[in-house]
Parts: sequence; C-alpha cells; structure tokens
Amino acid sequence: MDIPLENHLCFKLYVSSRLIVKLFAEPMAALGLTYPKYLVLAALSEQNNQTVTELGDLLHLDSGTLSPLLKSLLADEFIVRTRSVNDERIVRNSITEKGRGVRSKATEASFNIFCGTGVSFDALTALRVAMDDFIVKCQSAHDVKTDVSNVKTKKLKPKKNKLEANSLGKAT
Amino acid sequence: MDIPLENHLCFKLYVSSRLIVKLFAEPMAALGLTYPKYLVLAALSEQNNQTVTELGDLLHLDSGTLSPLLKSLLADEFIVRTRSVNDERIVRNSITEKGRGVRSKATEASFNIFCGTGVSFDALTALRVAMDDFIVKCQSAHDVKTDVSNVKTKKLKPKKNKLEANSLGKAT
DNA sequence: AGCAATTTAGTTGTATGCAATATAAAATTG
DNA sequence: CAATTTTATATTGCATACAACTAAATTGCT
Repeated sequence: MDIPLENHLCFKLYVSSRLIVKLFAEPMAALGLTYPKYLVLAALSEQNNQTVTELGDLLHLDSGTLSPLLKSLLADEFIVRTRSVNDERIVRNSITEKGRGVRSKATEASFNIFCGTGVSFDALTALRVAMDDFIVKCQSAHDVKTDVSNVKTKKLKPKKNKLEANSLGKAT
Repeated sequence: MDIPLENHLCFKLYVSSRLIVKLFAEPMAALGLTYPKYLVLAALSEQNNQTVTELGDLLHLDSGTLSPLLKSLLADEFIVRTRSVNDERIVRNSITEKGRGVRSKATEASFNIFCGTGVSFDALTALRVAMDDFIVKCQSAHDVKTDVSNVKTKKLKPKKNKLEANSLGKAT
C-alpha cells in the first residue's frame, strides 16, 4: 500500500505537537518550568489536591512519566505531596502559592506564544473542537485494544479506613 | 492570568499526538519499526536518497534525533547509507527493498489504525488542512525567534579540527 | 594560497513518554 | 481471618527529541 506522508494526519499532529512544545521551551525555562510541568501546574491550579492517577487521567500520562515530574516539582516547591491518611497508597498533589505564581506567568506566556503564531481565535477554536472529537475516538480505539477481557469483571465497593498520616514516608 | 487547560490547543495537540503514536506502537513493533522509523521509511519511499538534513527538514527532526534512528535502520537493513564522493560531509540515505517491503505493510497498518478510530475521511482531511496552516505559522514563529539576529549580524566562534573515521568511513 | 566562517553529520547530556516491573496497601475471597 | 487479587505509586529500561557541542569537509575572503 502507498499513502503519501503528506496525507498522514498522524504525521501532522506529530509535527504540530513538537513545534508548539518547542515554542514553549524558552518561556517556560525562564520560569523554571518545562512544558509537561506547566501542564501539571495548570491541572492542579484548576483542581487542586489531585492524586497521581487523577492527574494521569487528565493529562493522559502514566505514573512512569508523572512520578519523576512530580518529584521535580516538589523539589522546586511548586507543589506539595501528601500521602492519604485513609489509603496510604494514594498521594495527593497540591500546588503551592509559589506554584500558582509561576503557573499564572506561564499561562500568560502561553497566551503570548499563541498570539505570536498569528492563528485566529476562530481557527484555534475550530481546531480544538475537531481535536476533542479526535482524542475521544483515539482513546476509544486504544481502550478497545486493552479492554478485551474486563468487560464483565469489575466491581466497586466503598472504602474503609485506618492508620495515620505521614508525609510520603510509607507505601513504596 | 488564567486560561483553562481545556482551552489550550497546545494541550490537545500534545495529547492527540501521543495517543496516535501509541496506537501505532504495536503494529509498527510487529514489523520491527517504531513510529519515527516508519516516518523515515515513508519519507525515503517517496523521495529516495535524501541527506540527513533533507530528512530533517521534511520530518522536522534534527541530526541529534535522526543519526541514531538512521543508524538503527541501517543495522536492520531497511536503509543503506552512502557518504557522498563530491562532498564527504554529506551522507545519503536510501531505502532498501527490504525497507520498502515493511514500509508498505506499515502504511497498510497505518490505514487500518485510522479506520479503527472511526474518524471520517472528511474530518480527517479538514484536520489535515487546518494542521497545515498551523504548522506553517508555528514554524514561522519559531524562525522569527531564531533568526532575529542573523539578518545582518555575524558571530565569532573559535574553531579547530582533528581526529578521524566513523562507521561510514570519514567525516565524523 | 591560507585561514576564518559555514555546513553536515555525529555525540553528549537532559528531559520526557511509556511498557514492564516492583512494592506497599487495600479489597476480595475462600 | 489468612491468602489472593487488585490498586496506587514508584522504579527500571528503552526509545525518542532536542540543545549544545564536536569533528571533518567545504566555502569564502583576502
């Protein structure tokens, strides 16, 4: 089979994503951030105190990527991390005041980057909407692949609790 | 400043790109490929015998990424590499028959992946067109950043030279 | 010709992404 | 309630990306 590279939407997305992340690099670095770190701060800024799993669902990143990122953000004091008292497996991540400060500046930088591209608001919005649909469909396609067997084998039950607080001292 | 993550086009692109690349992973691995390797083979399949720089311009990748990639493709005999006689700095990359074989199968897989997402051809085309414009604008914005000073200004840098041979014979 | 600047590709160091694995803790099960 | 399974997070290993740097080859300039 033969399809020109030019006709590969995946290729366009791949290039677009890397180009835009590259545009973010300098402004973010000036704030002590990287692109994914900015996303984490933005996520926590809107909904604070999220678990690693919740952040992962939102950003489509797994613990293999998030754990080092959160560790670094903690070291920079942009976030604090608290192991849950009720369930010691869970670690909640909260943005600090310092974190909110850089997040705000970073969002401003992000806005300026967008302006710098000269893309119209309409085009921006249209792309976002189209992208939303695409993301849902890709996610579904991916779930189909990985969920072949667990269609009927899941159940949720209420939690209990026990034990006391610490600050990331236990559980792994 | 405060803009919801949901309104960040960059975020949508970032997520979309990673999702689609993830969908490619298994089918490509079955052919001994990865996503960027597939792109290289697709590029050479359309325009064979390209230099590293030409491939880089097309795929928006630099030698830091391409050199290891091409080295790996060479080891797998999907391409051959020839240092130019006229200009020994230049290395031309050509897809082999074996390479064309897997590229064809990979393109077929790529088509199937697209079908699996359920995205309509129209939506696909619309996205690609919108993406093209976006890429051009991002590229321009990036060029503006990096070209600010070299329109009329030169830099002074110390130079020297020494050493020899590598796997392809000469020229580092 | 002779040397500085430029170009081309490769290497190094850092930061992701992600699958696979590890580990602790909680939920289920017999 | 002990053993098993599941869940939440962290760690490891591999493959990109990319900036910065290196080395060799070529161009340009005087």
